Amino acid sequence: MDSETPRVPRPGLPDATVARLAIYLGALNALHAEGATTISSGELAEAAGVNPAQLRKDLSHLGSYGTRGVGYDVAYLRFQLDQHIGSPEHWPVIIVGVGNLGRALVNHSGFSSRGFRVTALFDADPRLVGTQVEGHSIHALEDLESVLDDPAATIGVIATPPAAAQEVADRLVGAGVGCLLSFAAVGLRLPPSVTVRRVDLGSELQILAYHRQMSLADGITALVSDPHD
Amino acid sequence: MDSETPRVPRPGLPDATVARLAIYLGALNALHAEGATTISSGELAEAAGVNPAQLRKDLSHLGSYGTRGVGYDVAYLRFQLDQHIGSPEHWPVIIVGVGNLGRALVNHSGFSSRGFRVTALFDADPRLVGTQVEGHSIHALEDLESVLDDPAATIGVIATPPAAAQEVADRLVGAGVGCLLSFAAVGLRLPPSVTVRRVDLGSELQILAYHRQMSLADGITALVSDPHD
DNA sequence: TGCTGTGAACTACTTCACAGCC
DNA sequence: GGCTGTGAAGTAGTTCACAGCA
Repeated sequence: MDSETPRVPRPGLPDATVARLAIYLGALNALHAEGATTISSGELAEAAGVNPAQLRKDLSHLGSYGTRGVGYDVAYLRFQLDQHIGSPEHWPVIIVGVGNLGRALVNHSGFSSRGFRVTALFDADPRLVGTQVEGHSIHALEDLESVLDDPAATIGVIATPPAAAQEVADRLVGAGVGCLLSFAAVGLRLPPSVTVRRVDLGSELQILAYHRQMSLADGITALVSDPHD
Repeated sequence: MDSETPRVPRPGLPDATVARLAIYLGALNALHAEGATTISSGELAEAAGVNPAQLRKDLSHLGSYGTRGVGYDVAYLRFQLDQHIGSPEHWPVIIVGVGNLGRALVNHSGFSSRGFRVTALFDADPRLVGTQVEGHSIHALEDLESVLDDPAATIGVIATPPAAAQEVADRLVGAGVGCLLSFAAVGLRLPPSVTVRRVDLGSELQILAYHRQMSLADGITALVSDPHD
């Protein structure tokens, strides 16, 4: 039976491309605000911090929206990216865990500048429930189902301590949320239909420390080893 | 002259492996705290949310620290990962930009649980300079050089608005910091000797929205199309 | 027997290099 | 001439599958 199911030829775009398209869109928004009307792959690639060939390949997955010899029309490309990547205004964001991180996310400029709107906050601490943060009232996690409008289109952000993350994730998925962003440094066990991304800030630092360690060691090696090789 | 320099056979571990080793280390720390003494690749892989073969391959880059037929000794593996990945206690962390996000990072549990210590805060707002957040005093960016102890081993975290990010990055690099974690959604132009990682929270949401959009569309397609294929 | 360690096969992603169009 | 769009080549990363050892 599994000889009949190996073909899932990837419904859409490569993962890595989607991640970068989101960055291009951000860069285009900034350029548009500055009044730019046309941009070449080289310029946009530089603004986004990628290789120009990569950018053109990424955009070519969507269609041909550029003009050879000229470049891309900023407003038009922006519109097309919006179309392909999904319009954020339709995706309500809820945040579970109103600690320091949760509070920081509530009015994070990167969310609102992209068009996402935080619609509800949740916390396990009964002393917080009923209070407000930046105009959003905090709900108890038990009230999840009654507060959510359209669970299937909701993005759930998990900003709880790691120990609570699995339980929170289970509850969110149970309520129909299919899309999670977790800041907890634990692997979540969830059905494959759920889309999860994990941002682990401690790991980010550790990766930086490793890379830096390597380049410092390289520098020392270079100084110590014979200069003629 | 570039026919002589194409071989840089990657001094150490694959990037993707380093990223996961940091996650394994986190999981091992948790397991150790729970009193586990031995663990198999399958169990640790599940805790970290990866495939067991992947985990074994990752660890095999470091050496043979497991026992066939048994698994890995938790304490010993933890020690070895620490050795290879770099001990965080030697890497002071400074945060530039003490807005909501900066404040959240100051005492983020994921930093301290991994052994990283925030040693200084900086902000451009003169009204904040001189005040304290969680026991750390806020410095002016101009005082960077005099405040930093060992710039070459310092990790700089950029939690400023996007518009200020490039300038802050330039200043940090000018002071000798070679390791940056940026939360600003812009591509930073920096010399290649500097190690940068970018965490773009807006893009993370956008990626989630895209994937979810695809699976919802798939679901609808499945409902609409003939059930017998 | 059971689990690690690892070559080999596979898949995904990136970069090159150039044809095609403005 | 200049810049896009894209096959083809190259590289990195993942998974398989099994040999080897406790």
